[in-house]
Amino acid sequence: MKLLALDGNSILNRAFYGIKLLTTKDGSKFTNGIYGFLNILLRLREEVSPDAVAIAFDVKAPTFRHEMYSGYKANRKGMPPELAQQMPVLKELLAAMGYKILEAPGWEADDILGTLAAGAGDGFCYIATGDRDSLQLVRDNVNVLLASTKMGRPQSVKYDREKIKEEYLVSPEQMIDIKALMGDASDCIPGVAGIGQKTAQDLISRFGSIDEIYANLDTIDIKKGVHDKLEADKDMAYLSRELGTIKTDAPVETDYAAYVPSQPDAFRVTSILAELEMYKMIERLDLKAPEKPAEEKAESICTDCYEQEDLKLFYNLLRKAGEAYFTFDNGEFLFKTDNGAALISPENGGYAAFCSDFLFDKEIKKYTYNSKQLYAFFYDYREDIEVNNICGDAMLSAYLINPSSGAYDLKRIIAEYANAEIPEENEAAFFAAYLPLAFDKMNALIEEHNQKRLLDEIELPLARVLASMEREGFLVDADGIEKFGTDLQGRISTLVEEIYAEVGCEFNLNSPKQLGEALFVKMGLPAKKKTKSGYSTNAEVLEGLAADYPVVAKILEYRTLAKLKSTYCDGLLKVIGTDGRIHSSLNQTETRTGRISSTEPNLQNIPVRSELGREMRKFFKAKDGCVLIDADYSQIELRVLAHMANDKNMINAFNDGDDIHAITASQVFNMPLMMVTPLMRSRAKAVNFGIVYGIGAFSLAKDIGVTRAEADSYIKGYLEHFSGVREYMKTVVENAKEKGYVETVFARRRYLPELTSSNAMMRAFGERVALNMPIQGTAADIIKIAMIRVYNSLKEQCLNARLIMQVHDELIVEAPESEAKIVAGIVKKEMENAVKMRVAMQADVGIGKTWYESK
DNA sequence: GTTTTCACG
DNA sequence: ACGTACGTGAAAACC
Repeated sequence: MKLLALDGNSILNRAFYGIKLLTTKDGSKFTNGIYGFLNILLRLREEVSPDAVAIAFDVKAPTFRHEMYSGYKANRKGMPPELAQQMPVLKELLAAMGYKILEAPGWEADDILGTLAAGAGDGFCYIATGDRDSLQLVRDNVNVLLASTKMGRPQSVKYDREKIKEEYLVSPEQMIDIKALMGDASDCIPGVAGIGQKTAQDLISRFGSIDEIYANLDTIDIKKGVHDKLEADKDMAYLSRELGTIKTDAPVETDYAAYVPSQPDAFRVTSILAELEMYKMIERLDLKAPEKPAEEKAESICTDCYEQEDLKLFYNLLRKAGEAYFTFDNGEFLFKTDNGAALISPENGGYAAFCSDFLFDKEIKKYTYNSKQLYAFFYDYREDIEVNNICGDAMLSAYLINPSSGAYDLKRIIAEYANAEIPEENEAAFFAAYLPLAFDKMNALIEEHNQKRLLDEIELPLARVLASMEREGFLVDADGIEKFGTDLQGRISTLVEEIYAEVGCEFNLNSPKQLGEALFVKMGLPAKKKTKSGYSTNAEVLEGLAADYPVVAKILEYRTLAKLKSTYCDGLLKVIGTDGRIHSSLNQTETRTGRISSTEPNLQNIPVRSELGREMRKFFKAKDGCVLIDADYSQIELRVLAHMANDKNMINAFNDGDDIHAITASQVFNMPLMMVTPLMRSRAKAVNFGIVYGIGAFSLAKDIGVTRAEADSYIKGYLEHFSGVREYMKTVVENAKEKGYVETVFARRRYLPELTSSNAMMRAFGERVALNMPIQGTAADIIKIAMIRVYNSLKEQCLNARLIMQVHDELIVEAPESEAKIVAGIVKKEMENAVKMRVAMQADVGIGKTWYESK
């Protein structure tokens, strides 16, 4: 009989530390240890195919087990609370899965495993643990599987007699003697002072055991130093052997038949895992589902094709119902019906007419998933088909409920909110069938969070705007980019030659590893910072060296040019559409603050700060007869802060003048505005940024190149004058700790499980996020409102101008020259009036043929 | 797939 | 004693 025996504590530990902290979406439960444990367990089960499984856990003994050396394990650090709270849940889960949990008060999991191993008889025992101690248990019929989690993936290494011989040069029985000599700090096993692994291994492999060594201490061939150390610590060696020997007489059943897993309690397992939000895991465990309401509907899911008349009938049915739940993919609708689902595809006769009737209908409430796709499809399919009255989008709802979840595929949303198991076949039809249930759950949460208006007035209408922007795209001058790239390549080639000559060898300049070697080893430059895998060669480090070493300045220039060439020239050329325009994707559910993000390509990070980089913007242009209108908010985040903090001083500062940084400087440095020097202004500007990011004196000091003490005094001075901000910062963090989340003025929410971490650095991070998210997020809300209003205004006034891009605080519109003036006015007005705050919003507008000119 | 670097607000 | 500002995405190297 094959037994798989796990050291529960040790495996849970490995799992916990091998995977980054994970929590449920409300931040109330940590889950990474359990998740990793299950991963390892599943992996082991696959590798070993055991007949029986036993999982042992430590139980704290009321008294110390080794009275003669009471320091033993006393100094072992307790588990962090993040891990400790996962322990009881894990045990309950494992029991529900049908596994036997072994605990014996006063006995370590080690000893229980030792006992089980000793009882193998003619069976076979696999010990799974993360602890090398157990290697001493290996026998002909006992193997140890050393389990760990690397990069979030479970892995295990099998140790049998041969493997141990190969790695330690001794038999498993002799492992104890090695440990007796070398000791183990983590287990408080003293060993012989001054003898480490190498010496211990050598001694035991040559002489067999500590008994042999001490019996012949004076005659065996060892160095004098080693001899003396052994002699001095003889007692310790024997004590250590005793401490290090795993017991084999724990009071547990050794008949493996007792550990054959019982039938899992599928309902309990499913409900525990659902509470932990491990929906994938439920599938992987492949449980016999106890109740599957989906099953009944499976038979009745209708995928018949409809003819023209049927479609009309179906449309009338929807009209009568007043609402429709459907998914949409590449032209195919799947509607929820009383029987299950109905498929309607472009194959159907009368499809176009149905789409036009149904989508245009302003009475039917439409609930779907990924409405941006729907809008986009019908822009392309038939321009005359208008999509109206989208009242729900499962993707957007799920995002508002928790923007940190990271993935919003329908499968996950249904699993999470409809609490349903979806069979593999006919998956999409089930999604449609479960949409109403998922929406019910999500709507309740959205109501509870006061996010109804955020959803209805911002996110839902924004989807249409984004679809339109994606379709419009941004016209670029491909030939211009090509030529710019060629010019860059010329300069790059020259630079590379010069750099190789000065370094004295050729290597891959793009490899930070090789560059670090070349600079800091070969040339012997002073290394400042290190990364995980070597020397840091980032711009900050290189800039520090550039003044003294001309070659470093060239490397910096190379970096700049190479980036422009690869990311911007080559990268952009690859994604120009057949219409000569770049259609980037604008993602609405990506960021944790509520901003939108841009991918394939990212048009939100086109260079602007350096003159050379800014050249790129000359290739982004308006089509013939058109101009670009570029409007950006002035200091939107600081204005939002002034409003949210209700800081009278800051509100006045904004209302008094337009140079907020100078005004800040005059406040921080306590002098009249006239006396503020450019240096003071730039420092005050950095302080303003710092405040928005959740300030720290160290980073501020690094940023502006002053001492920490100085930076500290700036912050103090700032908070003294802007006492409203100080009060606000204090209450935001307090509230966040109490509620577990922060929110924007428009109730966009972000959970902050980091705030409960026992790790001080993580907590500090949580606090900075608590300070930053409401500000960045409110600014994001505001520009979203502005986008919707600009889009609608242009439409209402039947203008041919089109919104084509957003860069966080900036909107770009492409407009016929004849409309330029009026559109510029509209954009400015809509941006400035998007919200009413205690501080007025200000937008600056520019007009030009290219992005370069218009900004 | 992860790490490092660097572009933007 | 340690590492340090918020939010993104892409390219290239490296494993």
